[in-house]
Amino acid sequence: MKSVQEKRVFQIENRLKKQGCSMTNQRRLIIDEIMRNGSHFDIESLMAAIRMREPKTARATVYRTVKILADAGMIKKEILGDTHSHYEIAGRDHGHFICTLCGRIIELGCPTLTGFLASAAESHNFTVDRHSIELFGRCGECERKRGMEEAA
Amino acid sequence: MKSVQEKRVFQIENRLKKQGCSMTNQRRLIIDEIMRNGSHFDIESLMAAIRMREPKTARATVYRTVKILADAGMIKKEILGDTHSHYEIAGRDHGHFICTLCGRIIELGCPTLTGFLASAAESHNFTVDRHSIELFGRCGECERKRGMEEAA
DNA sequence: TTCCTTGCAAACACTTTGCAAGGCC
DNA sequence: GGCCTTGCAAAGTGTTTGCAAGGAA
Repeated sequence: MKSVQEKRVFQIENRLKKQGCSMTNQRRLIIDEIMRNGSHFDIESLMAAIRMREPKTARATVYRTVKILADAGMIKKEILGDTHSHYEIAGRDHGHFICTLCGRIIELGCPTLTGFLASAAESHNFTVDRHSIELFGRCGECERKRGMEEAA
Repeated sequence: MKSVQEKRVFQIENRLKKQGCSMTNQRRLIIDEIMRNGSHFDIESLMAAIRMREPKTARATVYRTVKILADAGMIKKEILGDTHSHYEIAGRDHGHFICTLCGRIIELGCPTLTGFLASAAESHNFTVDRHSIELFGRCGECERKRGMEEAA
């Protein structure tokens, strides 16, 4: 019985093959590792996870593979204002909330977003192809912890 | 009679002095140049403008001064996903629309934004301190030009 | 005169590229 | 076997830092 993850990896491999990319061990490994770690990742942690399984994998290979996946539209570069790049598995439109205390990233899929995009585009007369919406602040849990610490 | 720009530069200088920063020629020059060029700028064009007036100004000085202004809250770093940093003169909350054809940056100050922020924060139970909202696409003018070119 | 600021060059962090060796099909 | 991919090291970018000399107060 195949897991959801295995199916996803398999699909991605097939799509890449159809585009004329050969499937090598490192590529399989990198794709598998990306799919394993939830929907968001950065190069640094991806590298670490990959080196764990295949220590002599070169940084360049990881960067190149990630670029191929991004060009093929399977992952998307995210702009989080950090010095290093973040990526996520491509999916529907959404924004992010990033907790500046615990680093957690929460997806905003709420319908308000769609409404906001439409009304902004209309009132300024432009066509929106792509967006990057990031809200920074404190998640409920961290906010609560902070309150407790201050009370103490 | 002083121009609006001169007044703004003067105010900023005063605020910096109160914070214990001495006002040097380069700092005055850099602040003046930032204020002159509309509300958005990046280091590269700022450098170019400054070198025009004071050719031996060091990159490091510009970076350092910009950092001071940002720490003092007078300008804000913007996250546009480009490789290099963008800044803008601090003001009220807003988002940006960036035309990917002509590079123009248009501010979104529309009330929908405020509504969106509030509803997103509420429905996900977090506190928003700061946001970065960027929409990428084509402005009305470029969209029209493109239509004409395709018709031809 | 005392401390802060500057210019320069070197260091940095992240990413990309050139090239010979190796692996896929 | 031919071509694509890899690893390595070197080059690139944008930014920051250490330090001696110069300038503000």
